[in-house]
Parts: sequence; C-alpha cells; structure tokens
Amino acid sequence: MTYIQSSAAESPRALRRDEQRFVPLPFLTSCEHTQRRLNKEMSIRHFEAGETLQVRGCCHHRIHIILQGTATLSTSLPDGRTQILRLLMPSDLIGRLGSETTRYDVTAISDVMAGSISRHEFESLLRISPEMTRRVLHSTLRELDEARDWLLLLGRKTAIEKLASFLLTLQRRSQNLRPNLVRLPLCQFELADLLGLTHETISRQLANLRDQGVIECHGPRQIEILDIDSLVDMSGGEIDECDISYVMQ
Amino acid sequence: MTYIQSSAAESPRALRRDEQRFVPLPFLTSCEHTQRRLNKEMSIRHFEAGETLQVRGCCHHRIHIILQGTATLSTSLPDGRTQILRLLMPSDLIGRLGSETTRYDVTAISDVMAGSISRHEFESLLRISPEMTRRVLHSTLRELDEARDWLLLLGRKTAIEKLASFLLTLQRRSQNLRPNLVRLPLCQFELADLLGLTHETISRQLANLRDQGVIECHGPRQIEILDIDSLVDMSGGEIDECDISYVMQ
DNA sequence: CGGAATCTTGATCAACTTCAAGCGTCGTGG
DNA sequence: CCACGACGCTTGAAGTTGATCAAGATTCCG
Repeated sequence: MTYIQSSAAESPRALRRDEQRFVPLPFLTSCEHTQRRLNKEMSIRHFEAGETLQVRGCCHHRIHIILQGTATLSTSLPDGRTQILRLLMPSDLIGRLGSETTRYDVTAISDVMAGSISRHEFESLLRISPEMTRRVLHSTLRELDEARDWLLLLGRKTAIEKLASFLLTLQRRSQNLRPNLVRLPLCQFELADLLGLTHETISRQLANLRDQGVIECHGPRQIEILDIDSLVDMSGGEIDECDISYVMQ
Repeated sequence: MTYIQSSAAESPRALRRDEQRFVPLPFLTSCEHTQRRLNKEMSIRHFEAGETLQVRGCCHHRIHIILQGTATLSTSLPDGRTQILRLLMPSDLIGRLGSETTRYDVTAISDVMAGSISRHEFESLLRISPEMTRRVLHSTLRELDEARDWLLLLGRKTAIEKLASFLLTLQRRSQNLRPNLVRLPLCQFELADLLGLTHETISRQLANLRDQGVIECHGPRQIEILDIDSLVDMSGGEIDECDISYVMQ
C-alpha cells in the first residue's frame, strides 16, 4: 500500500489530528509511472455527514476513492421507498467506470475524505496499466459476490435473520480491541433501508435480541454481542466468508 | 464477434440443425494471438436441462461460457429456501475468476451449450491481453448494476411490482417478431425463487394481471402483454435501462 | 393410461407494515 | 440557562400482504 500526503491547507473536518497526515491510496501498482501519475492527478476532497456525493442518473466526470469515513450507495422508487445497496468504506470507488452517467445515489453518513480524480484520467490509467485493471476487476468481482449474498438476504431471510446476519457481518469486519463490541455505522432508519424493513421492525427486533440476552446495547449505536452462537443460529445460515485466494495478481 | 465451429462429433442435443454450426464466442479480442489461443483451448460441452453445471463451495478448474441456452445462478439457505440470483444467457461466464472455489450453484434450465476452458488458461489469457481484461471488467460492471437493480426489487417491491418488473425486463430483452409476446424461461417455482416469493403468489398475481386484461396467457409459458403502459405503472417505477456508452474499449 | 410435475384456487395464519402516540437526546436560539 | 423543536427510538394496536396448508385441475410424457 502506498500513501499520499494530505496537505494541511485542505482542512479536514472532524478527522482526528493523527489521522490527517497520511492516507492509504488503493489501486496503486508496482509501476512507478502509473503511480506518479495517479498521485499527481488525485486531489483530496472532504464531505460532511449527510452530504450527497453522487446523484443517480447524472452525468459524472470524476471518480472518488473513499479514504476515510462511510457512505451509502442507494437507489429508490418514485414513491420514496429506498434501498441501500452497500456501505462504502475506505478503498471503495464511487462513480461508474465505462459510463457517462451514474446509476445510484451516494450519501456520506459520516464525515468522508475521498481522493478525487477525473474519470477520463482514471480510465486512461486503466488503459495504460493492466495490473491496475486487474485490481479493479478483482475488487469488482468481490463487490458482485457481496451484492449476490445480499440478494439472498433480501429475498429469503426473515427480519430477525436479516438483522442477525448484518450484526455478524459488522462483527467480522470490525477489528476492534473487543471484537464483540460493534458500532452501528447507521441509524435505524438507514438500517431499515439496508435490510429491506421498516425502522419499527428494526427497533422491535433489536429489543427482541436484547430481551433474549443475545446482545446488550451500550448507547443507541454501540452493541455488544453476548452470545455469538445464538446470533449465528438466528442468522438462518451464514454465507461463509469465502477465502478467495488472490490468483489474479 | 468471432465464431468458432462446433464439430459434428460433439453431437449437440436438442439444438436445431441450423443453429449447430457456428457459435458466437465472446470476449475475443482484436489480437490474433490471444484469439488463436482461446480458440485452441476452448472445447464445446453440452448440458441437458436440469443438469448441474456448478455447485457452490467446490473447487473449480474450468470456466464455462454459455453459447446457447439458459441456466440459473442461485444460492440457498441450509433449510432449503433458495434465491435465484441471475439468469445466465449466451455470452455469460460461469465460474469465479480469481478464486479456487465457487460461491454459487449453476443449473441448466434448458439444454445448454457452453465453451469450456481451464480457469488457469483463461486467467493467463487475461494476464496477456489487457483488452480482454477490460472486456471482462466491463461485463462484470454490468452484472453488478443488474444485481443492484435486483436488490431494489427484492428489498422494496411488492409481489405484483416484482412480477410486472420481470415481465418488462423479459419483454425488453426479447427480440421477437411480436415484441409483446414473451416466453417465460422458467416455471413458476423458479420464478418464485427469482422474485423472492412463493409459487402460489406467482400464480395468483399472474391470474390478477390476466383478470385485469394486462396480459393474456397462451399456454403456461407464453405470455402476451396486452397493455404495456399498465404493466409499467404496476411495476412501481422501472429503472431505465441506462444507455451505458462503452467508453472503455 | 397412469403418474409426476406443474399450476390453480381457497382458507387460514403469521410476519411485517402502517398508523399513532409518547419518550429521550441533542443542538440552537432566546 | 432553559425552552423548544428536530430527530431518532420505542411501543401499542390494527391492518395487509404474502406465506402456509390443503385440495384439485391440468399438462406433460413415458
């Protein structure tokens, strides 16, 4: 992983002092030339929580790479029902390679720092660097797997199974000191839009888990998993994180 | 598009005589060398309707490219609930690039003819040919868009909206002489697994559409769309086929 | 013709939504 | 510093959708 220096002039908001200086920059290749060009062309942008990074159906000219913070990728029906398609985390790409127009909405749900680069620039880098193309292909394939796992969750799981599955995903993903202490990156409204439920159902099922002693809530967003085995049972069968060996490098 | 000749010795089953001779072979590049090697390494295989092409969680060594026929990509929970993730049609890849193990099941729902090539061979072709890699990336991005559109359908649409949306997708995709005559590639059980419903609900909602005069059924699998505007209204807002301009060639 | 698979229809039921009201917390402005 | 409103969360009651269970009808094929 290579790093880019974030200049002090760009005044990151709500980012801790010691996090400001160096930012991991993904998709960099071993090729010096490509790397220099990516460094040169990419600028750092900051977005506040709640800010819109992308609106679907719009012409877009810049690709963003999340460096810090979380955003949602979402879409909705004309009557307002919305579905969150994915949480975007550091190293995720925002924008649609190969298309003039975006297809989904992107909204920051925490303060977000992102690398910004012109889409044409990024695409011409891909044309130059087969290695970078392979890396992007690779991460796209992983996103596709994730989306497909989510299809099973949305199409076939019950409310409690959806919630249990999601908590387990969070737990797996978090590299906390206390691995069973999970911080919800979303409020219950957003959680509902992610799991295809209503916020009332989310609240009730969380209470349900709490009453059964499976979780304990420390504040509205801090959840401690007390009984992970029960949670696994209630998730209706987890799709194991497949150990994808990275043959494609 | 380049073509490969299907040798008579391989005796395709249930494929019409005039379809047997030449098969479109996708992902071919303008590079002569790559093309020759792909031609050389790929063999033709036939699968009968109902046959399993891939089981999830298994080690896999061969990539298949569907040349004719339809298969389903699916996954299921331990208790048997299953979700069909996508219909696989000609030019779709079967297998997971970059991973030793498969993640989903693939089942033929009609007789299928597929090109078969060793995964390592295919991956080393990708390493050689940046153009081919870009094409695969491109089609993966499109699959990702499709999967995400399906997330909205499964998470937020009602039964009738799901069915209407699917019929419209079929209609859009079919290049029939009579564009409003749609052939269902699936039985109602499979349709249920695709739309996240039960087969009884499918049957009832089809009857519903029939009673309202929106569709007319000619046999169990032939559906004529009588009132496409109503169908669009009932679909709860279609995601427009975005006109992705192929900037990435 | 017989049997399996598929489709249809009805009755009942459960899960989840909808609607409604109330509570706690936080931030802002008087 | 307190009051107020916005927002997020909780809980209850009622309503709907779609699932489940069950029984037939139809089609398909050997």
